Amino acid sequence: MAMTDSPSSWSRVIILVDMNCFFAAVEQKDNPQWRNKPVAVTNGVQGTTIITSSYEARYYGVKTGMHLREARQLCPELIQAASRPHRYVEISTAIMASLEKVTPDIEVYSVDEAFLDVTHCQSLLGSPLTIGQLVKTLVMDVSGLACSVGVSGDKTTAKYAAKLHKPDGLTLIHPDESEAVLAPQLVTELSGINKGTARFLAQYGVFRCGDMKNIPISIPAKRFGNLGRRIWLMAQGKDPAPIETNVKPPKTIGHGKVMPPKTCDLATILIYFQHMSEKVATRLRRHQLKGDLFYIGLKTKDGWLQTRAKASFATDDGKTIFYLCHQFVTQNWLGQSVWQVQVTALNLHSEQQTDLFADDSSVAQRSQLNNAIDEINQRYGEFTILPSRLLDRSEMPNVIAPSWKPFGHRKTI
DNA sequence: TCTGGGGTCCTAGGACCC
DNA sequence: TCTGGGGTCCTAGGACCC
Repeated sequence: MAMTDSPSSWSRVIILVDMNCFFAAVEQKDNPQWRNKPVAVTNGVQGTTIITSSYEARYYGVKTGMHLREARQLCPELIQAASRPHRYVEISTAIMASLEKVTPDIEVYSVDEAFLDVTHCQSLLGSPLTIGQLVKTLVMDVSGLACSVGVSGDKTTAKYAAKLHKPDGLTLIHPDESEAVLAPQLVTELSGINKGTARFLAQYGVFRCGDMKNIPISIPAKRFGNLGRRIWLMAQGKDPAPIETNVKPPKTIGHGKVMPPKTCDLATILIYFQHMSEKVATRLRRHQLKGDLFYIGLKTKDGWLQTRAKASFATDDGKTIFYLCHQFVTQNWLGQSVWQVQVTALNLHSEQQTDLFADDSSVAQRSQLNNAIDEINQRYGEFTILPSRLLDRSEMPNVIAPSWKPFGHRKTI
């Protein structure tokens, strides 16, 4: 652990907390017989792609995005664990709540990552190093899990620091040293710069972070707008992005699902669309939002068939959304085999705005029923009550994944 | 045996309006 | 005949994140 910690306080202290192999670590914690063994988490019991794996499995070369079959060739004793999203959310919530005791200036970045701005905690809690150690202790106490912590003067450098020592690391980069530490690194080492951006920067001779200062900020700014300005500063250890404390309402709500191989059956396709419609509708209601524009897509061998369907009024009702899907399928699908379906609500309004228009009595009735269903589902789990068409499909897994391989393109919106 | 599931932000181009 | 602005909304798609 390389650490620098000066006695004088830093002008800005940003911490990134990153849980190590989060889903796999939870499974090992809850199933003690799996500890110190290679574990791979998949999307339900039928899942064949690895969502994440334990360090023991990674030792054999098992990676996120890999097929289970391929992984077993590398590691025959690999243990498959079916994902349990609710459990991960539960532990994540407990961790985030404990971090909130350190500072209210916390940004929950994903299910297993959080940024903390502890600039103003230094006189109360101690040096950046001390606060970093405190964070690790808190996370361990509340979850029994190890995390990696990066501490620096901005979000990007803190995130870079956190990945230097895994698992269970604590890495400090003093803000005064950020620029020098990042300078020899490839720009793609930074979160927010990937191949596309790197390709653009390479045209101007920028390959490593230290090259960035040789071009004017106007070059990335002209190409990428505000993001371009941020990238220019990021590479020099001066990421200006603030910790976003407020949880913003979602701008889109969507669900998609890969189909069984070579699905050509209309009934099956409709079942999937209905399932996606109900999931979207349920989440709209949970957020007290309604949508009047829906992306509906269907991926075939030849590419995407897609549309943006307008509902005649803003809705959070699964049947209404499914009706749009049904129309789309009958008008556009010609019988090709289907790989994937997608339904996304695009144009979201809060209910207060839309209730003015919901004076139709059948709409109001349905809305009451939906609220009742929501209550039951929240208490006993998703889809306890659901449309009859879905009954024999209710075991469809749904999972949130912390990371995935960035190949194969997915079309949304 | 090529297939997992959610998002955000940004740009360019066209339609439309005054 | 030619030249002509400025604004908004919508759509399609690229790039990135976990």
